[in-house]
Amino acid sequence: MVIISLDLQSESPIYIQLRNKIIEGIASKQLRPGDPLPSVRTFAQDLGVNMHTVNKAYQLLKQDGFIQIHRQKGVVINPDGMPSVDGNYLANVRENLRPVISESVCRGMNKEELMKLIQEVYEEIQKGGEHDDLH
Amino acid sequence: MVIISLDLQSESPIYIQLRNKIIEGIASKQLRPGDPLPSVRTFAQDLGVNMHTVNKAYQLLKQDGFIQIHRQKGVVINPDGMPSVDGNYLANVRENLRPVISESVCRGMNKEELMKLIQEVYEEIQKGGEHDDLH
DNA sequence: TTATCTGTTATATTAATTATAGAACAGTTA
DNA sequence: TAACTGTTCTATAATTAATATAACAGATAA
Repeated sequence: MVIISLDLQSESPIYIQLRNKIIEGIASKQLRPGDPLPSVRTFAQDLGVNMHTVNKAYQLLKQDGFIQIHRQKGVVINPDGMPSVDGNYLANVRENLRPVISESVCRGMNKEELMKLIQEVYEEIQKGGEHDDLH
Repeated sequence: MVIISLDLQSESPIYIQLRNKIIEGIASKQLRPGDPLPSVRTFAQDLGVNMHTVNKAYQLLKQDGFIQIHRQKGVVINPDGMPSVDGNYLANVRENLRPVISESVCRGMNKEELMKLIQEVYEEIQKGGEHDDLH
């Protein structure tokens, strides 16, 4: 299993953090299509949070096609592959990036510095999966 | 003045939207250092929101050094220049970018496509300031 | 069959956040 | 004096986030 640490003092809700951590796990290939995820109850206990908080994160991931939920097999990373980059997603991510990029422009970052930053984070994410498989 | 439109149905709070719009205005050079901003009361009336909501956005911008607030001159874009890219900000923006980039990786974007997207948004922001000055 | 696990749903409560409202204060400006 | 400025205080309503408890339906293992 992937070790997931939550920041209970963070401004972003626990169920959002959990959703993001799982997505980061997939991006870094620590989690691969078909891999099982813990049940809502055991995961909640492991993380020290409520069952419904985990369920909320699972519902988001299911809704976007990142996971499948079967009453029999439990929860798995979608074996049929990940959701694609459609127009809806693109418009969304643009809106999210706009204020972030705007602020870095205000603070004096030029295009090259911004690109370098993005590239660093990009490689940092991939690097996270270069350890021994933990699942 | 810069025309600002708020989405009252958005998931992100009004005062955050307003903060971001002003930052986007600075990034696109529609707002320049020294430019005045409306008083909390008149801005609130123009936007159709409460005075305290505008004040909250102003406090955030002041706290980060984007604006200055004088009891005499009112509110102005910081004439002494914008805040810089310090370690604190860098660590912060990295944390914000991490889940966004992770999801695009999951969805099959490669580094080049991601870079192109960033570049497009970057130029879209600059393009916003290429109209006649509205202030 | 019984017991135990699974996801799911429903209801309830608590705490925190968001947005609004009205009032007042201190200072500046016309 | 009158009208404006930012700021602060108190209060309220609505929404969101997190927890808690219970129950249901289905699958699984003893």
